[in-house]
Amino acid sequence: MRFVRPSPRGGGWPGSGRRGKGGRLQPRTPFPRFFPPEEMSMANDNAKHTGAGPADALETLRHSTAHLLAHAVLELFPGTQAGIGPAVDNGFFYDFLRDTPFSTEDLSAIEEKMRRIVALDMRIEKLTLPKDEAIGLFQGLGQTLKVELIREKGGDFVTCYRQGEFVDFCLGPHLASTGALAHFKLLSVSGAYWKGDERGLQLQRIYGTAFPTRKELDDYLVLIEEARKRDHRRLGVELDLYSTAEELGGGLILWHPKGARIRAIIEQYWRERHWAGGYDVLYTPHLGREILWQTSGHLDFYKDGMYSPMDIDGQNYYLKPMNCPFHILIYKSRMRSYRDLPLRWAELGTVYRYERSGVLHGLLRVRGFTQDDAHIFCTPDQMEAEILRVLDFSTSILGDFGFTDNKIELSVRDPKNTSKYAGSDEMWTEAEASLVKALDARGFAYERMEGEAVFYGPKIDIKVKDAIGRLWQCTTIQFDFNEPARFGMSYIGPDGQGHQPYMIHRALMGSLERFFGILIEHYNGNFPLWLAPVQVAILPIAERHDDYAKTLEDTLRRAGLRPLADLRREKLNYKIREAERLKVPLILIAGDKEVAAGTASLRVHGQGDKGTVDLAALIAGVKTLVENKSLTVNL
RNA sequence: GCCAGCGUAGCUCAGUCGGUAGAGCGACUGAUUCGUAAUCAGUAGGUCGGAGGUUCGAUUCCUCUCGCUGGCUCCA
Repeated sequence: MRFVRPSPRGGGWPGSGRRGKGGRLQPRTPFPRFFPPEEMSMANDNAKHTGAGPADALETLRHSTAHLLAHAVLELFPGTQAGIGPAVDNGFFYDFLRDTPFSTEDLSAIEEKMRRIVALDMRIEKLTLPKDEAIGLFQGLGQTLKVELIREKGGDFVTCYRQGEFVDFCLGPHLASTGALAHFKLLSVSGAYWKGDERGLQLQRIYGTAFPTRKELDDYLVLIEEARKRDHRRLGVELDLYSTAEELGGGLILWHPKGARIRAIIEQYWRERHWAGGYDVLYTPHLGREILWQTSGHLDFYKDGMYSPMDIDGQNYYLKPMNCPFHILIYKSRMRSYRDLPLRWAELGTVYRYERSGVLHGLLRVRGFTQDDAHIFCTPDQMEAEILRVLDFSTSILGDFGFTDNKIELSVRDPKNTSKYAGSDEMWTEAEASLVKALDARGFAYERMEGEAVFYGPKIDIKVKDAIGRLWQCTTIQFDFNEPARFGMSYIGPDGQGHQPYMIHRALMGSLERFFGILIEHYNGNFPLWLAPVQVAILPIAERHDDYAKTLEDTLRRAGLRPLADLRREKLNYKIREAERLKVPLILIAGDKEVAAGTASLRVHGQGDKGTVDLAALIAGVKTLVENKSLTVNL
């Protein structure tokens, strides 16, 4: 059967970057799905898929490989039941019901078996059976999960695919023969619920991937290895950027001096850009009274995501999971006229959200994080210009970090079920139109996702593509038709009457923790000069050069750079090795020659020895690179 | 939260078929004063994640628990 993996929802307010653990669901394969379906020999059907457009050849290949996996498993482990086995973004999986868990060794045995079935080059046949007959067939095979699936399916006939002894209830399409499957690998085994129901049966899911050619498979495996090497949790320790601690609690981050330095630079940059961009910056507390969260609706709809209340003088106070109610209180602290609007209020607001222990992951999924949040309050007339402004602002800021290849998604409400949404039809129509207009004005390609909007308003999400082609959701721009009404927000219009303002939530980086994690992986720890916590390592060759090294350090620091002299009594090679390992962008070496000439010898990370440099020229060069937020070091 | 796996020195890991542990790197001390990715020697450092049980004896076996990893689930 064909199974469309539900796209991960982009729920929640800006910033938590809610996605699969570690964004693993997120990364799409960077390899193009290039070979056209007609070039492949298909099983005897070419059945058109229901709804979702023509079959993708790579998907068919993977789906057939999933069948191959099930075939092998059922032969190797009699009594096992097969669940579902679709193609997914980077490969495929198949779910099985079996008492004994699959081990890593089992995976290689299964792969071996799969290869043997491939070698037999079995014909893959499509069967169309009356429903009763199919049910009888799978009952006879002891495949009661399949029976359940068939029973649920409408219609009098069902399609099945057979290869040798193995039959699967499936819509197809499939390749013509198992011999066409050659380049696959089983990757992992994990738990999964039958039909995704937490209270239901727990199945074992085997993940794998498959490609048309050996090279593509190898490239993909190299990519996995590359991703593993640049894992932010590994680099976080190696570069001494941050840590977590068992006695601190899961999902809480300790920022070490170097990580904190990077964060402070980002925050400083962020504030300056916001002030220059027509925003004001706010600070609000970490907790608030129960009544506030009742008014906002969070206690009705978001309680599960909030920490338990603390009793203060007999009143319940809650840690904030979001910043918006606080910003609204500031809005409501005085009368607002249409002449005051738009108001653009930004805050680096630290929020706390309860996340189930199993989903926590390094910096990417945490329980305490700081959102680069903002709320824009405007009149209906201003909405379109504001959206465009936010869109430009977002792409400009992401661009400064080197994210220039973005994927944009427009999430709108489900037209078939408009009753579950807050706000009037008119508001939805207007808001959506302003989002579309802004996207069109900039010629941005985007994907329209019907029914993906959260209940309180439509939104635009921006996913950035990192250096190895993975997508990460960062920016979200969301209309909110809910809270202004709940809080009774208003402004006095030119007509002297009160009107409800439009409210737009937006986060650009999402959460600083998560964004930092993404940056570490994107740069592979090689932070560009403007972000590098230590920009220049200064290495004296012998003790008699220490004073000169300290002078160099002092000069650079006073020039606004971030230098660090290494005065340990180690050999030069040792100190170079360490500075390179720590990915310090620039290394200055000072020995007798340099002391005499008042210069230094420059080494650039990843580029090696650059020879003697003039100090003033170096400082000027570094400043230019910092100014331009250059991603490379040309000195 | 659920399924599976893993927790041994700061880090990476070895080891004990039950008799309380070892390496490399790092740290520290000393010697070396050195020219573009690891100088040499020595020292310290672990109630083997935590609690309980079985046992003469547990880091090893069992139970619970905490944390981490891969997924699932959740994400008004």
